[in-house]
Amino acid sequence: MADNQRMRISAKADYAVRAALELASVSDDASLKAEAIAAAQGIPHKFLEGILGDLRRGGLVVSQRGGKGGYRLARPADTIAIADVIRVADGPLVSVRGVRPPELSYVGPAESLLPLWIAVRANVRKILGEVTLADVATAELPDEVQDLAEDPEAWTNP
Amino acid sequence: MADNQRMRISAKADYAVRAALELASVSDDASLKAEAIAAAQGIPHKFLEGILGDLRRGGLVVSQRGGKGGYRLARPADTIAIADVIRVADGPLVSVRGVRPPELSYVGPAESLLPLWIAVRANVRKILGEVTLADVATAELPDEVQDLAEDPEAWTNP
DNA sequence: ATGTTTCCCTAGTAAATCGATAGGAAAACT
DNA sequence: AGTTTTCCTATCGATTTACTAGGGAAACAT
Repeated sequence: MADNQRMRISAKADYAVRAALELASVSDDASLKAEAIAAAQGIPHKFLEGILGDLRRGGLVVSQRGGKGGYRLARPADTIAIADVIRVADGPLVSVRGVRPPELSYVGPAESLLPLWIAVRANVRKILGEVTLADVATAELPDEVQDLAEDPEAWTNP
Repeated sequence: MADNQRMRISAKADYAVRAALELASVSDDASLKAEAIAAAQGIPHKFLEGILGDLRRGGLVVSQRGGKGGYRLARPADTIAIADVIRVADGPLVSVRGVRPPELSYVGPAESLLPLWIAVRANVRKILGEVTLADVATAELPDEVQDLAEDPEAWTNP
């Protein structure tokens, strides 16, 4: 026991963000074909098609069919947060036992668990909600995020 | 699509923390039976037994069989972090696509994703690693966590 | 000793989720 | 027409999740 992983970013969310970053890295009116994104990021092509469909239905990208078709971002890359992409591809950022924190109810000594989960969620949101596709694509993360990532202890395993 | 949840606390992790909190709420040398914890927190009894076994193998609780048996914490409640309990019951706190962040490799405009995941992980660790069973059981969360949880916006859904 | 209580261990299981793949229909362009 | 590319539905095997079942092994009481 104790070898699976909680609080994980799924392959789907990871792929979605990477696809969006490819789109963010080309000039504004240009578009990329699914196949090109798949090749650039090493993502299974048909799987990626489904993900791009989610992003389109979520209003983050627009698509065009045919010979010079493809996908492009629906808004400027500096107005799309990483959290937006993850939520559209994969649902709520944080949940406990399948439900979002505000729906939980705890009794006895566990009563303060709810504010704790809320705090964790707020903290995750704070990062993923303020970092945009443009930030990551240009490798210019906000200072506070940079600082967190530069702490060597953050890279050690447990 | 887009209705499952990423970065979720599993039922098992949630139950494990709640069970540990029940143990934290009784006097130091007293012990609780699995059945009593199950009843107090509304956790399926046999399922909880397995979880308590994990906590024991992880060195967080000690057990005693027989008539006046039960479980108690192996260390004082203010020396056990919530992160300890989750990791013992459920494995690493944060992972991306099944692997821990330092093992990932990204190319092109996705290169800065790695420091971003690291920053998220560091942030989650910071909270769950500093809040102890004693803090939650006595409803006295550290100030910074309290502050995060008090922001009304933290309670709104997306 | 005997019986009761409680933890401990292994196995199983139904349902959901994950990470894909397959096959083709519907647009857009040449 | 013919080509390209998106779009849609369906399926799939493997794993994980959240449990349940059944009994063995200590500890204690009588």
